[in-house]
Amino acid sequence: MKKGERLNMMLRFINQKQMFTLKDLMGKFQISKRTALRDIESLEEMGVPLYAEYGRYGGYRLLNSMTLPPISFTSHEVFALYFAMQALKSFASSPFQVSFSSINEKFLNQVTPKQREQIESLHKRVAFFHTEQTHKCDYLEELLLAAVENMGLEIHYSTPRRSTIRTIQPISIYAMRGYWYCQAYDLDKRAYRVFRCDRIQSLDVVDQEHNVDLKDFTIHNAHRLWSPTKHAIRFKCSITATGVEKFMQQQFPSMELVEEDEERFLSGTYEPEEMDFIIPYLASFGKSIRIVEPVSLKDCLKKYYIDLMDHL
Amino acid sequence: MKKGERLNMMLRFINQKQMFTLKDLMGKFQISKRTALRDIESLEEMGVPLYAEYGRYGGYRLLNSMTLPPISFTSHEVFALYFAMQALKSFASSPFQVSFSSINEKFLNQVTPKQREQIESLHKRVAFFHTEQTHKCDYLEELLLAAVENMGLEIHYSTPRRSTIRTIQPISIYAMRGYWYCQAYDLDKRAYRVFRCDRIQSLDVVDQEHNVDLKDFTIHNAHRLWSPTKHAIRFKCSITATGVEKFMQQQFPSMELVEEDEERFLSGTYEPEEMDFIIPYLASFGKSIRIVEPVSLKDCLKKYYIDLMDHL
DNA sequence: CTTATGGTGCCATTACTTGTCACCTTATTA
DNA sequence: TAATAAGGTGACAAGTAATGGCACCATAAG
Repeated sequence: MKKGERLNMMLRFINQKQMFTLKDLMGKFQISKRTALRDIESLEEMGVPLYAEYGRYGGYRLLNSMTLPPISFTSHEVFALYFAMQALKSFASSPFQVSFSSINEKFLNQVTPKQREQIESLHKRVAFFHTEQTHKCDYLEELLLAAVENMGLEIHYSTPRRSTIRTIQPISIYAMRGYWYCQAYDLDKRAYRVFRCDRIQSLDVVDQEHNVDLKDFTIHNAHRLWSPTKHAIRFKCSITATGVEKFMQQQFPSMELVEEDEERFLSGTYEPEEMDFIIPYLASFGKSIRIVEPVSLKDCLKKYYIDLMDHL
Repeated sequence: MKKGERLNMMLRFINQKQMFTLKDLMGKFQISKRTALRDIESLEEMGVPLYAEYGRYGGYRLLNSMTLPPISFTSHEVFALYFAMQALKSFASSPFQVSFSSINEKFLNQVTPKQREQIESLHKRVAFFHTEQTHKCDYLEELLLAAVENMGLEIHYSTPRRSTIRTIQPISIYAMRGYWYCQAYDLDKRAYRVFRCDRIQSLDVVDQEHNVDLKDFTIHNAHRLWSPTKHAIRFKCSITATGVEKFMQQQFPSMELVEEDEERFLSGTYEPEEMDFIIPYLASFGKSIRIVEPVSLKDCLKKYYIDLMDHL
């Protein structure tokens, strides 16, 4: 076996093990101790961050997390990755933020001046705009970790109205319309809730005693946990094609499109305290929506319009 | 020089040249013809897509576009890239779409089963949502190419109102709130215009005769080309902190925030035909905005509210 | 003090890489 | 049709890099 190929396999091996000894390498690759040492030297030259522990029960540790075998990209692929990265980079916060600068450096080191020019030229001609994030989120990585590891957290949560301490178990985090949200199970209220990440003032891991097993719930199905309270109000609106298009662009799990007698309706439920949110949302549909029921919602919307007219 | 290192340099060399002969390699790297041939064999084994042309004036061509020297990523970096890619992948159309599947394959080939599991687990716990694209765009790549190459295009452009043939010279394309837009110079109207890419029904390259040099205009400064027509109307609204936050999330080049006497205003111009757009936009601010001038705009907004109330 | 681990220097052996040379194939053009 | 310039193959000798074995050192745990 050629040395290069062996080093590549070694990289994978080290990746999986995280921790290994010279003996492991000697056995796995059928090489002498001397060669194993030389191979490790080569890997270190290639930039693999290894740390050696001396003495009995010693061995090697892979630092920083794993290093993968090199991947070769075509320049089209580099363009695509570069722009994907740029698109996310413009987020004020993201759990992957830290990696982007090192990736960028790697790309720019490998790319020829000509390609660099091409990238810059493309940079002037394409962009992915998204709703700007006006609030920074400090705990995205911790929330994500808690979601993956099924950990409980105690958070200090401040809305403009009030400030509370909650014990939650995160299920997922997601970015949407300029904000980061955290789907979680509220261990005190014993119910599914969504939190805005920028409103989390502080965060502590709590011991696992009271944790619930949420491994089966993911970002895609967690809203199944959500059940309207007994105060929830059902609503139904007829909706035009333009309205459907608008709804498709920003959906909510508590609402759905239904078709009855070749007419389309937007139907769902809302909690009384969500009024301040649902009224502007429905108003944003303009004439492309018409409230069928409840009449109270109609009245609220009317009041909203009158209020706005008074404000003019 | 070691073989590995030489192959790496060769990759860069081939990258720049796109086309080369054995003689080139022999000269550049001071190797014999036989070695050059053996190196090419190695490169081909590594997956570099080379094509040989026989006979006089023959040589090697690099297919597919260029291949870069392999880049080694940490798994954190792969996670970051993977999610960046996922975020863009969910666009119905993008000029980089084609590359994503090949990149995905490359990642999944290199990643260990354990890491794959981690990626999948992360996949269930993080997402970047953005306004869904409800319309497909067929000519993004062509438009981008035209923008980069300063080419003129004849497009068949259909709005719900009318269908026209335009001769344009694209400056940039960008995705925003669920739509792709194309900044361009309209060669017939001799003015800067923005087109919605999904409304472009067909597209043809026109000969370069009448082209304008737009190389200095980029996605970031093209709106300088935009000048209000003589029919444009100036407006000014006082705006609250909430309103500022909303405006920051979706800005328009024709509007700006100004501060006067410690009070903030949203100021700008609009064309009479943009009324249908600006009224719902201002309405979406709710009470966080108050029209100062013109009175006509105030009246229109009032009429809009009355109209909506009638529609209830 | 023993044991298990990493680490270094040296050298003979083995495996790979290279250059040379003769000769073949393919396409262009005088 | 012959000359030419490009890629392509096989064989072999010479050179270079990689390997294994060995003696021996350093460090830490028990």
